[in-house]
Amino acid sequence: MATIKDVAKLAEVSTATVSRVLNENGYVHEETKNRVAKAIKQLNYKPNDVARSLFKGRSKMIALFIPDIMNPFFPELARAVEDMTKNHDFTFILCNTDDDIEKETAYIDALQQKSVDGLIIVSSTLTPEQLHHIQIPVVALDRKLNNGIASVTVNNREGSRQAVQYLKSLGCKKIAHVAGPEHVDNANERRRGYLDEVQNEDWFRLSLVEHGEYHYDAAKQATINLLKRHPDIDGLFVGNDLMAVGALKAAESLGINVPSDLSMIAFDGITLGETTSPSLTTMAQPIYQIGAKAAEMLIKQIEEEDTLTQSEEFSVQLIKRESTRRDEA
Amino acid sequence: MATIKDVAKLAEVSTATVSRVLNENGYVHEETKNRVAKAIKQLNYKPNDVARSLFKGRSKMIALFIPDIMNPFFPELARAVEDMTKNHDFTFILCNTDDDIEKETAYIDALQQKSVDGLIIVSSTLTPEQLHHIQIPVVALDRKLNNGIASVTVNNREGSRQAVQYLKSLGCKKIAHVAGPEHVDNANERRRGYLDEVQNEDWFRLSLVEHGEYHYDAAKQATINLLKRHPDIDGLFVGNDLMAVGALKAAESLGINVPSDLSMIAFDGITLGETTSPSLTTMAQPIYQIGAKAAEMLIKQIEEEDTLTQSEEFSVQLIKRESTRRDEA
DNA sequence: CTGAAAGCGCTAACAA
DNA sequence: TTGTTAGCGCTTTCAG
Repeated sequence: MATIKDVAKLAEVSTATVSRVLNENGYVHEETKNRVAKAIKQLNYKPNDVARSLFKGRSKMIALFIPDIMNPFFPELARAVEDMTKNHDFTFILCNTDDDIEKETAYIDALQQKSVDGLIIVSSTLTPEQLHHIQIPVVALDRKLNNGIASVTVNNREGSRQAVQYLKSLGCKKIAHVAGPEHVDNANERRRGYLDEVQNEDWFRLSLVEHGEYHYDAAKQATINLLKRHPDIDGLFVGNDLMAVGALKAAESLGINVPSDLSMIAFDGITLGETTSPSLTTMAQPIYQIGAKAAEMLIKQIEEEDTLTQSEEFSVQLIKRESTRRDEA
Repeated sequence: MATIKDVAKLAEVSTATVSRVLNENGYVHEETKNRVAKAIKQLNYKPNDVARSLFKGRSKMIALFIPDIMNPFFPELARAVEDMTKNHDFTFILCNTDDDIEKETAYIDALQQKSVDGLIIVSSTLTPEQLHHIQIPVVALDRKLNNGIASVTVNNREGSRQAVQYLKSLGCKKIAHVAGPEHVDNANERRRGYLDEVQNEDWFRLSLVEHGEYHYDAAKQATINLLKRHPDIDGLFVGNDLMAVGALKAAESLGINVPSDLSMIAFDGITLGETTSPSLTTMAQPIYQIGAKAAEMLIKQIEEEDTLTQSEEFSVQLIKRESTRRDEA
């Protein structure tokens, strides 16, 4: 690996001059600039980013924390963040945390030791105390973080209301809910949205809610419980698409036809939802946009050292597919 | 951020001594060691990895190149690699390349400038020339890389033969194949395995093979073409699970029942295959093991500077599920 | 057993 | 317009 010294020697200038043409700052004579450029090309010189980072205290790296790389929602999100970071010449680091606070803390330390410039975090477990240890810009994504930390989320509660309303508009008379984990704020918001719409119905019982942990297996089991307990359920709002795949399987295993016996609507709008049979009606998040927005906000914080804590909330959108009865419209 | 100097000052020793206790090398008196340890704790000192990297020329980082983060096979693989790298105190960097040679080259440069210690690469596009630019250890995963580069793969051809044999054993009389992209070696191996088994059958035609690009949409379309062209197909070997989801959808759209009209077997063994209706019979790769093995091999190369080019080939295993007729056994 | 000092490769004052 | 130099934080000879 050629160093800046080699280039300087070959071009017969000082390393400072090479640095100047590299970074396009300071004055440098056109002619010498050419000489340096030629030397760089000739040696195929690439600046050492580590040395640069050491000096600057910054690394041009950004990390994204996700709780579960196996839930397709997060790869889609990661994709968006990665694209955006690349556009701004940052290197992207993906960290899978399993929502495990120890893994999160370990990552936070390791990354800060590497002078990573900023963090985009999807987490429900990080405590204010842990967050206090973070000395670099942070943006919360998908789930809010307690403190005054910038965040990008969607209108989970309102979106869920709309989901249930749609089920009602289809004529559903008894609507159940498979909820996400209780420690995840967006899961609670979605549950609350469901409750907003149903708690005053005379058919409503608390036993119409089961928790499915945002996992396929748990959701399948939860749905089976629900459908056995209340065989007359004709509408189901599932907390996310991944769980809905399990719910679909559950209904099938009980001989319940979706959508003719049971209309099902979910949340997220991941690609997977188009591929199931029946395909999933869902409240779609603008996944790519929220990921991109979070990256943008973070980069702005990094580059402008502008710590104003803005928060963005996007809207979800109903996508009608095959898991719900046709509406009359 | 406290530096080693701060620690040295507080402990009333030189930075060299602090470094010694940090790295547990060289002799250092028990008593001074304690003094230093106390100072470290007191200041909550964490060594700066960038400075360390600059000195050592290594960063304790490993990158994984994958072509498509949206194909669930790769997150599963990434998960394995990540776990293993973490066990060895490396930081994991995931790079999504879209099988785009320019993105790959850009990543290779960027990562080497950051003194990344090694690369695990899933790629079908990297040329020997590009590979020549890589100055650090590399392990090829899932797909071989032309040169004498270590690799971890599975027995694609033999596994595919077994898949087709299984279809035959079920009584299938006309077996088609939805193949992966032509530029991907494992897709070709799988196609070859299929051909090994069918090319001497009197019913065989080349038109029983369609390409599905390892994508849901393309595979769905390919399957529709196939089934329209040859309505008497009663067995289908699909190049991977993701495509099989599309194939399932295609069959459904034509009113063809799987498995009673058509037995379908796929390849990969991703979790998604358990969740479809019907669930997928498939030749399962030991995904976690191959990812872990690749990481292990890479780390060994890095730490022992042991460039011997070994290659590992794992075996796939038939998992019988619902997309194939019950066998008599 | 411990410290002084050089140097990893680069950038940014400060001089010239 | 260019060069000299100090220093980012750490590790490692080399002396002592």
